[in-house]
Amino acid sequence: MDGWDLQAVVRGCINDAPDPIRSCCAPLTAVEYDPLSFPEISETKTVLDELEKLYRPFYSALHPVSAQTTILSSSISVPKEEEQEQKHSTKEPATKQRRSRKNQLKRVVHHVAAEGLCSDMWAWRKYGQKPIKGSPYPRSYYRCSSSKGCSARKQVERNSLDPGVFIVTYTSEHNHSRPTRRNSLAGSTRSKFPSPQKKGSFSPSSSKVLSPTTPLVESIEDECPQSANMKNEAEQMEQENVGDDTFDMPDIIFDSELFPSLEDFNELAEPEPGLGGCFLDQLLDNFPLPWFIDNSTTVSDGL
DNA sequence: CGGTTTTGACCCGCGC
DNA sequence: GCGCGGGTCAAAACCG
Repeated sequence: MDGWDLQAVVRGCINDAPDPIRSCCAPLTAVEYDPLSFPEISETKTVLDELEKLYRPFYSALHPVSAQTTILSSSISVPKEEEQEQKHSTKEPATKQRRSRKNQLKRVVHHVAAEGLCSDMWAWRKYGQKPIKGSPYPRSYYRCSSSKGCSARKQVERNSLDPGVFIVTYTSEHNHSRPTRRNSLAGSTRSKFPSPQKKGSFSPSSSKVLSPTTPLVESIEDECPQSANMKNEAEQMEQENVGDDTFDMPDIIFDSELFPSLEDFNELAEPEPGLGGCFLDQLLDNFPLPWFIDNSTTVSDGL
């Protein structure tokens, strides 16, 4: 899926984004492989109603925007000297190179809910966190970890006025293609579920000393831009009393490579005579639910 | 071992 | 010129 490109998102937001929702969904809607076409199918295929119900709980993770309108708005910071930035970054000495002046950088700002924090599909490595004056929430700084030379950066902070909304600022662009595996799941040993003893984990018993500026949610990291959906999963698990210490966020969750394609659904949506209401069974036979979670309890909960 | 996060220190632009 | 605040570095710790 080479269509997954932050640049596409950036350009979409900057150049032709009359519809902020649509533009921010670009990575998801522009690709050929679009699992979110399901609702369309279900409009005409009543047999798919149950399928839609099956999918609904996972729409947010797959497509937080269309699913729950979690991207409340999208604003654009006009790039002032984006081309200069590239020259700047390649010629300056290391000591100056690292100080990218904010006025010189192309910045694209997105306001997203927690569920949408993972939607860019890039691999990000956190390199800093700072308390921000006037905001009770710290700002986290991420750089692209897919490629050493990649200058793409991302800042995530919680909206002080609306803690449910995160302000994600993308700076600079990726100079490489999108990683094959999803960022939050690929190559990261810590972006998965934090262990209880790990500092900065979700554990309420964490002994971490909170600074005066530390919010109740200790940091953006706890909402985990790379695993916000994981936290939601965790909370859901907790509510359902199915979570335990052995829980390990399955790598296969929302793995687009395993997710059935639209073609697959079209094929299944036209069952041969006699199949009738067995569509769902056939679907599950063909795609035995690896694409969201290996836990039938959760599936039934979504129905 | 190679990846990550955490966090204090440092650097530097900007406003006064 | 100075101080503040934001952005980044880098060492340490963590994790599988």
